[in-house]
Amino acid sequence: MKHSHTIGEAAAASGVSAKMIRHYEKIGLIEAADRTDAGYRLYTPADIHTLRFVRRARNLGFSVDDISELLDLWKDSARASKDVRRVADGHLSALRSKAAEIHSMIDALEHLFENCTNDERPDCPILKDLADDANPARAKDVGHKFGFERVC
Amino acid sequence: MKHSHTIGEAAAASGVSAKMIRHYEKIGLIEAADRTDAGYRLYTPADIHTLRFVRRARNLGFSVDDISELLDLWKDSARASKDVRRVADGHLSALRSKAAEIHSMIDALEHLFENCTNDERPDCPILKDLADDANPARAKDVGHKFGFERVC
DNA sequence: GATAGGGCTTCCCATCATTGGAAGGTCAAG
DNA sequence: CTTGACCTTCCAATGATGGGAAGCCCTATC
Repeated sequence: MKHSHTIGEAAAASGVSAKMIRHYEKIGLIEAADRTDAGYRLYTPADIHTLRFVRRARNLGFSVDDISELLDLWKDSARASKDVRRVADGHLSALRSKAAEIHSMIDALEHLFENCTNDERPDCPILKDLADDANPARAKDVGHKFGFERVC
Repeated sequence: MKHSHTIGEAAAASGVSAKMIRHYEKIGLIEAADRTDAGYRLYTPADIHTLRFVRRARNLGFSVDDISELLDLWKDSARASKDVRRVADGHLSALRSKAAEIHSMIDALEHLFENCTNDERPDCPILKDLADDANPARAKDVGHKFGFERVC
């Protein structure tokens, strides 16, 4: 084949490590590459194009399953924008949930910090709260995500 | 021992699953529990207190390593608030970075969505961008975290 | 007292994406 | 021909959790 590259070149050109390229091949995300007589994998510019697609989607946090679906849509010239939107929208929702979750943690920690004196006194409110056993009976406060209803 | 509980009771009272309690014991996060003659683990209220501490710290996203350190500080009555702050502050920084990263992804995806028509036309800009190979030479744009400098 | 059920035990495997290493084959330049 | 950089495969580990199998233990009911 013309313009074929080794896995190292494909890795450098695509931004996906050689290790991960082999991995993606093994799990079936990308097709098995052609080989030289010696068994070296060979990559065409089109393959590298695909790898760049994969890297960009990974950088956006898409799961391998998502990317597999996106690749199918990408290769299918008849695919509709709304199918892509469906995948991307699901991912966007997951990202927003994750962001909310992280902000809850940040808020809780910042709240504790406000009362933390940063001095040598051993009555740190952060530990105090984590250890707070004042009401051990309500062990099943599952509704309160971070067990912080009694804090501060 | 008085007031000893089975692992199931400890799990219900602490909010940590029995599976995870055994796991935490195996990896050394908590001490090995006493056993009955039959080999059942026994947990005192103090043990359950510790488990609640662990659960709360996990809910705040602390890693097992962080929690291990927090537990040491907790048990050491001479520990200083600033040591706890150090651990918690490191964790808070990591959370803020993670939040920023996620918001970058969300912004990038939302930006693409603005131009996505959600109709049957196959020229979806989301795929188009992921596939964009207009400038394949700059494969090492590591500085641009999401490979999005050319988008939209 | 036998039996059924549920809880307990250990051990192994799976997830998810990625990285590391070991042991060995191949290629190009010096 | 040697050296060193590259390639190959396979195996293992990460971190936190879950699932399941095989088997033991305890209690309640018949």
